Amino acid sequence: MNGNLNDRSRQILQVIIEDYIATAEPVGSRTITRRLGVNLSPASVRNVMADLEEMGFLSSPHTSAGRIPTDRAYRFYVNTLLQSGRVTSEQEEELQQRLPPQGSDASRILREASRMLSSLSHYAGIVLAPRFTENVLRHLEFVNLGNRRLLAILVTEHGIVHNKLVEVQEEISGEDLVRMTNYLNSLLQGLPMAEVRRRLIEQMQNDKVTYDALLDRALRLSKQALTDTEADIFIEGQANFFNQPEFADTTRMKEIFRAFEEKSQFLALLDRCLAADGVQIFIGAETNLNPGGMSIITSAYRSGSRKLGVLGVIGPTRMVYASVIPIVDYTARLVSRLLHSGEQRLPALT
Amino acid sequence: MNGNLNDRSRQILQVIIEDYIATAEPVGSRTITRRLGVNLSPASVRNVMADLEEMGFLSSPHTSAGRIPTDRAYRFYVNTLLQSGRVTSEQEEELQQRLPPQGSDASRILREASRMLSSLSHYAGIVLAPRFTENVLRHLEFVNLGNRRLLAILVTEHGIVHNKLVEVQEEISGEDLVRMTNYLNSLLQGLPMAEVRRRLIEQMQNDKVTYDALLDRALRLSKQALTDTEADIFIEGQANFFNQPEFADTTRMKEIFRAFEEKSQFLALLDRCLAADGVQIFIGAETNLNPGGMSIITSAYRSGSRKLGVLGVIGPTRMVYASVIPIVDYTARLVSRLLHSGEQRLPALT
DNA sequence: ATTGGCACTCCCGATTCCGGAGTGCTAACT
DNA sequence: AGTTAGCACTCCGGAATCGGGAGTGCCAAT
Repeated sequence: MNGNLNDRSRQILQVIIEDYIATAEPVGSRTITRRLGVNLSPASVRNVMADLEEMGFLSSPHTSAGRIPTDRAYRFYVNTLLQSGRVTSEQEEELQQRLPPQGSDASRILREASRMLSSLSHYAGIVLAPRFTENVLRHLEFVNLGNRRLLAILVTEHGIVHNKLVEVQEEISGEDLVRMTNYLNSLLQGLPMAEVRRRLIEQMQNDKVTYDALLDRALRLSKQALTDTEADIFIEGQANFFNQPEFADTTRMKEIFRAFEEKSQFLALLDRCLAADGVQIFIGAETNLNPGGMSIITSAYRSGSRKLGVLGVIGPTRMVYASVIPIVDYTARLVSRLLHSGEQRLPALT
Repeated sequence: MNGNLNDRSRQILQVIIEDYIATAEPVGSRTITRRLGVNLSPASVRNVMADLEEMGFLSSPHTSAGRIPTDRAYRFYVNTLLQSGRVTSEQEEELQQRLPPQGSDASRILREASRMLSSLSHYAGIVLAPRFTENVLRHLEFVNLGNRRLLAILVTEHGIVHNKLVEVQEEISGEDLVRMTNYLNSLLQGLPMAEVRRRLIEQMQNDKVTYDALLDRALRLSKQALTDTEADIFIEGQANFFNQPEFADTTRMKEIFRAFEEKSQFLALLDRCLAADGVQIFIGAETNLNPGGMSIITSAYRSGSRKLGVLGVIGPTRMVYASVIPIVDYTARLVSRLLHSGEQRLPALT
C-alpha cells in the first residue's frame, strides 16, 4: 500500500513535502507544476494528489485549500525519498568556533552541545546526560563539611561528577575519613555502578568488615550516596519555536513550554534512543509527546564503544530533515570525541 | 511632589493599583466608586484621577479608557501603601511538601528553590547560585581520568562543587597525585578563593617549591583549575508568563524568552542585589531589563553571616506584590537554613 | 491517460457599523 | 469650595458584511 507509488507520484509527493517544509502553507496543484521539472498540467497533478490523499499521505485543511503532508508522508520521505547530505563547511566552521573551551567538564560540554544543536538547526537542541548508573566508577571521595555532614563525590570514567550530602551520627576524624576513602576506592574503583551496588551489599556481610566499625560505616555511607540522582536533560533554544508559524497560537505555545519544563516525557523518549544505533527519527505522533506536531531527531554519543547518552533536535513536524539529520549526526560524533580524548581541535570528521 | 497626597487620593490610587493587578484592565471611575467604601460620585473620583495622572502616577492608554498605574505608582504603592503580610499556612504547607529530599547537594536545593518560588508565586522563580570566587575552599582533589587528563574537583565550605578538566604533558602516578593533593590541601584549605589565588602565586616563587618539580607542577595545575566558571542562574516556571495577558503578544513573548536564555542581563541585576540587605524590589524600568514591563523581587540567602547568593521572583510589573514579597522573604530564609544546617524539617520560621 | 474549462467552495483581509465604557466639562447643588 | 448630575464626545473592539483569490472536483474533449 505504500511501496507501490510510481515515479511521478513520488516526485509530486516530494515537491509537496519540501514546499510545505519551506513555507508552512498548504500546497496547491499550480505551485507543484511550476516546481516540477516535467511539463504537466495542474489537472493531472490534482488526480495524483487525490490518490495520495486516499493513501493517507496528504490531507487538506478544507476544500479548496492545498494539501499538507501527513506524518506518514514525512515518514515515507525520510525513509525513501531523502538522501541526506553532510554538514556544510559554514556549519562546520560555526561548530569549531563554538566549541567549549579547553578544560571544560563534561556537563559544560553537553550544555554547549545543546546550544550548538539549536543554533545550527534553528530548532531546539536537546541533550540527555549520561545516566549515572550506567557508568564505571573512577573515584569516590568524602569531604567533611562540618556539622556532621559529609559530601560524597563520585566521579565516573568520563569525568562526570555527582555529589550528594550524607549525614552522620557523629563527627568523623580526618584520618578515619582518609582510611574510609582508601578502603572504598580500592574496593569499588573501576566497577560499573550496578556492580558497585552488588559489591557493597556483598561486602557488608563479610566477617572482616563487620568487626571493623569504621569500614562498616563506610559501606553504609556509600550506599546512601549511591541513590540514583535525577537524569539531566539540557534543552536549549526553546525560543526558536516562536519563529514557527504553526506555533503562533498562544495556548499551543504554552503547552510546549510546559512540556519543556517537565522534561519527563523527553526522558522516556530519549531512553528508547539510547538502545538504538545511528540517527533516530521520530515524526509527529511517533514521539508520543503530549503537545503533538513535533518531531525529534537524535543520535547517541559515546566514549569509545560505550554509549553514554543521547543528543538531538526538537522541532515542528515540518522540519528541514535534510539538514538537521547531518547536524545531529555530526554533533554526536563531535561530542563523542570531545568526551573521549579531551582533544579540542579536531581534524574533520569523516 | 509625591508625599503630599491626601488620604482620599491614596485610597483611590490604591484601589486602582489593586484592581489593575487583579484584572489587567484599565480601571474606570465607576469601578472605583463601587470598590471604595466611602460614598463618592464617579465625577469626584475623576477629578482625583486627573490629578494623579498629572502627578505621574497614572496613565491612560487612550481617551475614554480607564487609567493604569505607572511604574512610579507601583513604587509608591510598595513603599508606603502596602503593608505586606506573612506567607499563608497553605503556602507554608506546600513549601514543606516540596522540600528537596534529604541529602540533596547545594545545586539541587537551589534549583528546587527556584521551582518553589515559581509554584507559589505563579510567576517565574530565579536563583543565582553562589559565586564560586566568593567562597572558602574546603577541599581540592585531582582525579586521574587517563589519557593525560586530570579532573580537578573543588569543594567550598557550603558543599558547592565545581570541577574542571586539566590536561598534563605526561601521566602522573597515583602516589604523586596523592602527594600533590595533600600538599595543596594543607596549603589552601580554609582560605577564601581570592586568597587562594594570591597564595598560589606567592608560593610559586618559594625556593622550596621551585626545586621540587612535582609541587611546582601542582601549583600550576591548580591555577589552571581556578579560572572562574560561569555563574549559574536557575530560572524556573517561565511557562507561567503565558498566563499573563500583557504578554499575549507573540513578539513580546519571544523577546522575554530570549532574555531568559541569555541570562546575562539577570546576572547584572542580581549581583546588585547581593550587596543589599533584605527584600529588594525592582519595578518596571528599574530592572534595566530589555523587554520592559517586568518586575523582580529578590532577597539574598546566606549561610551564617556570609551572603551566598540571591533568589527571587520575576513577573509582570502588574505583580501581586503583597503576596510575592513574603514568599521571597520566607524562601530566602528557608534556603539559608537548608544550606547552613542541613536540617530538613524545620520549625516554623519567625 | 491527459488536459482545458468551469462551477463551486472556502478562507481571509478590509471595511463598516454599532454599542459600551469611559472621559472631560459645565452648571447646579450643598 | 467641594461635590455631583448631566451631557456630548471619543475610542475601542467585536460582529457582520463583502469580494477577491486560490484551489478543488468533475466532465468532456483530445
